Amino acid sequence: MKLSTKGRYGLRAVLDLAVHADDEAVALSQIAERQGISINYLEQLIAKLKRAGIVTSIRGAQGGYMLAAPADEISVGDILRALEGDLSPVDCSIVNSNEGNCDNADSCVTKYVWKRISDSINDAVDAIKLAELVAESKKVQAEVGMTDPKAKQTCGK
Amino acid sequence: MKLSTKGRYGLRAVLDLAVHADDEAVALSQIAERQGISINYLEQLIAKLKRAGIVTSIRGAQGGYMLAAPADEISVGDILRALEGDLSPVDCSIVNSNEGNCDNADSCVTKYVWKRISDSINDAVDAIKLAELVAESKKVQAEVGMTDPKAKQTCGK
DNA sequence: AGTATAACCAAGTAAATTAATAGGAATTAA
DNA sequence: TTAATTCCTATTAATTTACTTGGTTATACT
Repeated sequence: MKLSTKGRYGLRAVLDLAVHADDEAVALSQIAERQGISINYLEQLIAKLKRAGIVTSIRGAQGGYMLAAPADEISVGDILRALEGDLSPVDCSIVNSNEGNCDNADSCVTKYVWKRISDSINDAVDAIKLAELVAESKKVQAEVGMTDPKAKQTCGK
Repeated sequence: MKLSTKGRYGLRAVLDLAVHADDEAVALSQIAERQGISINYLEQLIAKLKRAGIVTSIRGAQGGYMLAAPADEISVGDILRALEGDLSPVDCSIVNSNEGNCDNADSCVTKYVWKRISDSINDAVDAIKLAELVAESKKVQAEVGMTDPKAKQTCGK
């Protein structure tokens, strides 16, 4: 029941992109370096984001990536689903088809459990817009900048 | 972001146990057969449930398993956490320690996302009591019993 | 007392998935 | 023309999952 590095790295990458975008395209190498993620791996993640229409790209020298929409129109849910696929705790095929269909009442009933988990996850991530994270990120950055190094710890937990 | 068969089979097994318990212990072999799960594998799952204090066992001939508490005092959350471990979308160690600590504001901010997902999952599963599922299961069973075979389909989706 | 039934335990294994790595082709600004 | 960059595909190492195997211990029943 864990997100893979796709979701973890990928969300950070999009956030980095959103924070550092000044209507110039941002090169993947910059994101990779700032976030400490292998550029080759990040390439695969951003490809998913592009396919999902979350980012656009400009090829060639001075090229890079940009958000395809304003940060307040992109939800964390959009991003995570693009990276991880469906966020349901079981495969749709299990819910829809008959891995122990109603011959087995218990299988049937547990499907409602999976549905409720799935809905709660999707509601949670759809409620968080990228813009919120950008604002929070800039705030944190500012705080760290103005206090002494030990202040970092307040953020950990 | 998927539950493993541990959670899926295990919840079904506990539900089966709850449905078929008439203050007699239920043998694992019966649960395994009814649910179509390998008994050897199920053994490993029920061991987790026992360690977590969700079921108790009686050894020897005529032995078996019983719920350790009334079904309305056991939540689906208790069961799934026993089987799957922590239901957070990332390892606690990532949230607590510094996989890119606040040197990297973005890592710092995404931790709040993981926390919100985690809370929503746990709230959802803790709100569902085993007793609810037992009632639902008995209802479904009754429905299937009294209608023709084709009625099964209403349950699938 | 003997036997069948059951829980309990530990180790091994095959398949799948994850998390990368590697190497190059296509595109474009300078 | 060159350097920077996206884009694409294939391979690989490590990890995790989903079992299987082969026992042992405990206990009711005869």
